[in-house]
Amino acid sequence: MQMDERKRMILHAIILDYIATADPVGSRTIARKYNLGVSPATVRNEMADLEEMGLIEQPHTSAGRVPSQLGYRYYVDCLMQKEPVADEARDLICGELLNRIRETDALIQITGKLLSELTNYTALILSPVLAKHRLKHIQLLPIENGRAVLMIVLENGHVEHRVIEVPESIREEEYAAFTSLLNENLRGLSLEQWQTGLMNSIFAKLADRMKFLSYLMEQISDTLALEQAQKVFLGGTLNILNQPEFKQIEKVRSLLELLEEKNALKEVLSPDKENGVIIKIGSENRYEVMKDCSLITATYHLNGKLIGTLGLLGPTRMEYSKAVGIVEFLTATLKEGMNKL
Amino acid sequence: MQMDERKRMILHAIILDYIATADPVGSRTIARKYNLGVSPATVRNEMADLEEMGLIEQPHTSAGRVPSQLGYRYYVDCLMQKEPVADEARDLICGELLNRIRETDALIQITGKLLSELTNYTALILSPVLAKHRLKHIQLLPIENGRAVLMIVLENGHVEHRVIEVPESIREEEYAAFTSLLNENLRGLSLEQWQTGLMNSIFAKLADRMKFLSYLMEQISDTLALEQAQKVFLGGTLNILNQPEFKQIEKVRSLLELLEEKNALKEVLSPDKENGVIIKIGSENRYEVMKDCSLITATYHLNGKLIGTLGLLGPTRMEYSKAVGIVEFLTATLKEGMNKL
DNA sequence: AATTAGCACTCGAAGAAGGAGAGTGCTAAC
DNA sequence: GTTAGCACTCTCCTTCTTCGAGTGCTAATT
Repeated sequence: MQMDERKRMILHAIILDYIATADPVGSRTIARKYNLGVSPATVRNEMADLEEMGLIEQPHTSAGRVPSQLGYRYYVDCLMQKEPVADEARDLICGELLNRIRETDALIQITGKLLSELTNYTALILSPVLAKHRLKHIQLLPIENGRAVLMIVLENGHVEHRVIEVPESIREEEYAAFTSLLNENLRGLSLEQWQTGLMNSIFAKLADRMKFLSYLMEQISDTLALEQAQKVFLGGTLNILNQPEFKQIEKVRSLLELLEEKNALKEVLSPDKENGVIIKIGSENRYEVMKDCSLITATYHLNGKLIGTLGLLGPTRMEYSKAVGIVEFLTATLKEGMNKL
Repeated sequence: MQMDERKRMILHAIILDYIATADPVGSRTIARKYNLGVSPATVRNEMADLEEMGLIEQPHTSAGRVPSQLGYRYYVDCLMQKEPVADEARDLICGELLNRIRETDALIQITGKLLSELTNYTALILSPVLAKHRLKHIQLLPIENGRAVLMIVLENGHVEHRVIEVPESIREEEYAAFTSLLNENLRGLSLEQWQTGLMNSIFAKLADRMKFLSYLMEQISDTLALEQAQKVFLGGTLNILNQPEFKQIEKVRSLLELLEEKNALKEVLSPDKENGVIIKIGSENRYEVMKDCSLITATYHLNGKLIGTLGLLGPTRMEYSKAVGIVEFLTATLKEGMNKL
C-alpha cells in the first residue's frame, strides 16, 4: 500500500478533527468539512486503506475512525506544521521571564506555570544540574545546644544549608577557624570535581580535630550530592482533568500518582538524545500509565552542555502543532534567562 | 421529642455502620447486627423519630437512613469515644519523628506523611510562625556581575537567602564591613521586633552608603516578612480518591483545586479557638467545595504560644474516633519534636 | 480505471419496560 | 410499648427497542 497525496490529506483531516472534537471522525464529516472535492464514498475507500496501513482505527464497526498511535507518529513526523506562538503568549512569556527574576528556582517555577497555562496541559521541568558551578563560600555557624548551621554558597548565588550536630568540645572561637580552613581548601572547586579523596589533604593540616573535620566533610559532600540531583517542577497538574478521555477516576488516578513520584518523573524526562524537541506518543513512553498520553520534551543547554529538560504532558490527542511551538519558544527563553543569571 | 438511651444507641449504630460501609443503613441491619434486643419494627419507629429530629435522613423513600450533618455533630459531641492509637502506629510515629530530624521543615513533612498514611485521609499542616526567633547572623556575599547573596540565619538554625543586585560602586572589601555592620545592629532581634524604624540608627553610622544600606534593609525586611508567613504542607492529597462518595471527577476536581491553593488552605486551617481538637463537619467549613468533607484540626504550641495547626481532611463519613486519636497523638509528638529543636 | 450513488447492515447510545430486592410506614395483634 | 404482617415505594439491574451515524459492498457513472 502506497501513501499518496490524497491519503495524506485525509489522514491529516481525520487527525485535526479528532484533536479538536475527541469524537471518532466519519467519512461524511471529512468530505464536507475539509472540502477535498470528493464524495464520502471515496473517502471511505481511502479510510479503509489507511486503516489497513495501521494509521487509523475503528473503536467498533459503524463508528468513525480514530488516529492510532502510528497515525499520530506519522502526523508528527510528516504532516504537522508547527504553529507560530501567538503574539500575546510571546509577550507574556518575555514579560514574565526575562525581567525581575534572579534565582534559578524561581525562573523554573514561572516557566512551568506559563507552559501549563498556555497549553492547558501539564508541565514538567527538570532543573539544571549544578555540577559545573564552583564553590564560592562555605560557612559554619554555631546555634545553641551542640548544633550548627552549615551553609554552602555556589558561584551562581545558589545557597544550600543544613543543620548538623557538633561535639560539645568545639569552642565558639574555633568556628571561625573551621570556616576559613574549609574555605581555603574548598573554594573554587566545582561540584563535579568533588570527591572524598581530597579530604586527606585537609586532614593532614589539623590532625587533632580530625574526627570533627571528617564529619564536616561528610556533611558537605552529602549536601552537595543531594543538590546535584536534579529537581522536578510541576505546573498545571490538574489540567489532565479537563480532557474528556480522562473522565473516569481510575484513569486519572494512576497518572496523578505518577506525577507525585518525583523519581519516576526524572526518568520520564531524561532525554534519549541531546538535542531538539522529542515527542513520545502513547506507549512509546516508559510507563504503562502514560499509554494514553503524549509527552513533548525539549532540553536546554548552557555553554553547549545539557543542563535540564522541559516537558509537556497531554492526551495522545493533544494539539501537537501548537504545543511544540510553545515548548520550543519557552525552552529558548528559559535558556536565555539562565544565561543572564 | 426527647433523646433517650435507645435512640442514642440506634443513632450510634447507624453512624458506625454508615462510616464502615458507605451504604444507607436499614432497620433490619441495625436490629440484627448490633443486637439491641428489639425488632426491626421498633427500630423503624425510633428511626422515624431520629429523622424528625434531623439527625438522620433518607436519600429517598424506601432506602435506609444516612446520618445528617447534625447527626455527625451529635455523634462527635456526645456519642463518640476516642480510640486509642494502635501500638504499631505509636511506635512508627515515635520512631520516625523523635530521632534523626534536625530541621523544622523536615519534621513537618514527615508528620504530614505519617498522618495521611495512618488515616488514609489528606493531611494539612500549617508550619510554625517563626516570629519569636531571633536573628543569629546576617551575611552579604558577592557573586559575579553586581550581584550578591544575602543570607539570614535564625537562632533555631533556619536559613533564608536571596540574590540581590548590588551597585557597581561597592568594592569587594566593603562587603565584610556591611556584613559586620548589619550583624552588630540586627543580631538578637526577633522577627516580631523587626520594624523599619530601626533603620535610622544604622543610617547614622554610615551616611555615605545610605542608599545601598537602605536597599539592604529593605531586602532583609522583605525576606523576613515572606518567611514569617506560614507555609502549608500537604500529605496524601490523592487519598480522597479512595472514597466511594468521590467517584465522579467533578466532585474531586474542585477539592483538588482547593488543595493547590495554598492561601485558601491557610484560611481553612486557621483555628477558631486556641486549644484542643476542633472538628468541622460538612458545610461548617469555610468553603463550599468542602461541603461533603470534614476537617479535624489541632493546634500546636511552644511556650504556651500558638505556632501552627495540623489538619486532617476526609469525607463527612470519616472515621472520627480513630482519626481524632491519631491527630491528637501526632500533635503532641510534633510539639515534642519541636521542643527538642 | 476511478469515482460515486444507493442501499443493506452493524453497532452503540439512549430510552422504555419490567422484574427483583431492600426498606419503609401503617395497622392490628400481642 | 412492642412486634408481626403486609402493601407500597423506589432504586438498580437487565432486557428490549428504537434511532442514527457510519460503514462496506455493488452497480452505475464519468
